Amino acid sequence: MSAVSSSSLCGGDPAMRSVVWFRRDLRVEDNPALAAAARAGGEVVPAYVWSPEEEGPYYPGRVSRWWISQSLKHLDASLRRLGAGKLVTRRSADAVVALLQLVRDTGATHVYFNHLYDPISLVRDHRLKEMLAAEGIVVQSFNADLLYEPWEVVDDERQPFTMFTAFWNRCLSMQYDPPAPLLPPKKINSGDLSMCPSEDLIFEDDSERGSNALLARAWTPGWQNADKALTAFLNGPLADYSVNRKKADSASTSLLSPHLHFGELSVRKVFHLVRMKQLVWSNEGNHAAEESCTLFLRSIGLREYSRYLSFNHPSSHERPLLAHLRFFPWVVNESYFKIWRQGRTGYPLVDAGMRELWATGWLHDRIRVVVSSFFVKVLQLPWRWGMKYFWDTLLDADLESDALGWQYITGSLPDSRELDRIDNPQFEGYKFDPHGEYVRRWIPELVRLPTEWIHHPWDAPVSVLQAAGIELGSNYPLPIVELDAAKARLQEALSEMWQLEAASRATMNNGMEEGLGDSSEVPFPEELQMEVDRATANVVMTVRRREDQMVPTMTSSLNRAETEVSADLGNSEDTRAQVPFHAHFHPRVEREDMIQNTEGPALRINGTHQHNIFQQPQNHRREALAPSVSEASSSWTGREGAVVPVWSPPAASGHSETFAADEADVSSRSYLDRHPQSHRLMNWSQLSQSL
DNA sequence: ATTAACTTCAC
DNA sequence: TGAAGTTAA
Repeated sequence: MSAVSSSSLCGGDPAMRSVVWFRRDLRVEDNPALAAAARAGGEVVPAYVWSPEEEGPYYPGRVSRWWISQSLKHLDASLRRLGAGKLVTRRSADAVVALLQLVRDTGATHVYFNHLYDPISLVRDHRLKEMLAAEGIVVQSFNADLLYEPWEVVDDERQPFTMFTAFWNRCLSMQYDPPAPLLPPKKINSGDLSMCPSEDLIFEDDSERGSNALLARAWTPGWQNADKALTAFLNGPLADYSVNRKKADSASTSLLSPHLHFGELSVRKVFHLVRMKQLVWSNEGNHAAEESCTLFLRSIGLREYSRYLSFNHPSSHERPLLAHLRFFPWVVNESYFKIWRQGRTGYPLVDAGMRELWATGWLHDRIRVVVSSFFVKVLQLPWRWGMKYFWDTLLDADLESDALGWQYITGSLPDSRELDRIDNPQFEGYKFDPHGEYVRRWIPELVRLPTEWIHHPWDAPVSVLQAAGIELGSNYPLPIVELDAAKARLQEALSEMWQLEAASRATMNNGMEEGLGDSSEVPFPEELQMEVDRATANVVMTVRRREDQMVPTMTSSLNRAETEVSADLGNSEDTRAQVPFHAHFHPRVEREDMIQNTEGPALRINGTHQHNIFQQPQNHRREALAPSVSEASSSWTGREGAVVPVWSPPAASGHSETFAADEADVSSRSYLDRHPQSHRLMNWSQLSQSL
């Protein structure tokens, strides 16, 4: 793109021109940045920068990329309808560089965008503000993603909450309501953008096209479609949410999460509409429906909390927040990992979930808990591997939400479930899938097994298995790990973890700066990494035949069964009315969304480098940035444009010491003092150490 | 009415 | 596991 200066390139020379930088706020309605630009008058240049290399290992997976591409088309059409020129798109390995260039190209004097709270965005956006300010450009950023900004929600000591329930209760009882949703601007004038260079963005390669075409049958990205989905949910499934949400293939999930992830839907709109429904139902005395609203809003609350955690603890996607978990000796076993991905663990509910995830990019919330809990507690694989796999495959992959979910499952949050409690997939199976319909849908080889045995085929009499055409260990696996063995290994691992933790604390008390080794730094398996050609800033789709991933089913030794299965998956399409959508990837479709990573260290997110990024001194303390709550209620709109979420150095924050992730010299002791419910674990460990 | 036993569900 | 809510006595 030419560096020729600007106004000439992009037409006229208006008094004022603004760039609106779209990211994960791909909507026209209730978009404060867009509204502010439109309100300011002058010309508005809507822009999108595709810079996935910035995400390091979290390069968006195939389904995520497909969603973005569709959503951008929709956004572009909407903007044009409002009178704007095209959505200007740029491709770069560095969004800040691309944006500076765009500002120069257009001669813009103002830049508007909405806040993001993932660690990379926090740093990048701060840098952007500084660089633009240095060039005399006015930058304003807004909250478009949350009910309340993370720094607004604090406890009585004005410290961030460390437990979800308390956090959410506070959100629900704030002095002021979340801002009411904004209407779309009536008119956007972009001036003449015909000469403003835009780059074609490539979100899929040839091999992905077939699978993506199937996605389009089940999902329609785009903010107006998101809005329709919301309306449909409010008028239908929401009322029964409290009853139905427990079923594995429940028809009453909202299916809004991918829309929310890309900001096609404003949570504030969702919140207000659900609240209104709730009032109506409450007045009618419909308690079940009222409760449904409470529960659904809670899941919105969890999404809020994930941003809250990420803002307050930017390493939460890669390091356990509770320090002792860093010493957990994970089982580094790629073959277990592969078996889990393929859905061949021998536990039907787990396998069904993994195959659904693979085939559709979707998984019911409950089943996410089942498969991730199995991953962490039975297989004891490093949780970040599982999280990365979710990132690569889920349609609603969301770094903040997934980090919260996996840390919760791993027992590394103050309010986590205990790590040493293994959930039994068999019991969960009868709970979430009492008739085995879900299992039979996704594991064709078990279709003929009676419900009595469907969740524990290993206990079934030989005659029953024979009648069902099942030969355990042959066409359906025996359990990969027995639960008793898992429990035993888990106890050993925990005891080892506490010993290491104690040793590390002793080392640090002796004046050493660093503690002992950190098991949270287990690298991703190579096949989960990607290859980025930095020179061209294009991701090179290294074609790797990942046969283990192509068919969500049998071992390769069983070709006969494999054929049956693919036929079955195809046929079942019209019989799956209850399943939220009907996308089936043909099992033979070849895909290589996993790409190998040989990129240099600059963008790599590993423990140390990441740490350095955040250790860079930043002048702004959260206290300095965050207005007081009372202030906020009175002058919200006037001030919001001035506030940027800037990660505050942990040392400056008195509270951070409860979370080891933020400071090198912090042990889990302080956390344990603060969170009495963990003392049980602590006492147990002391006991085991004294043996 | 008050307590104890029993069930449910966790972010 | 244990807090909260529910039922039974």
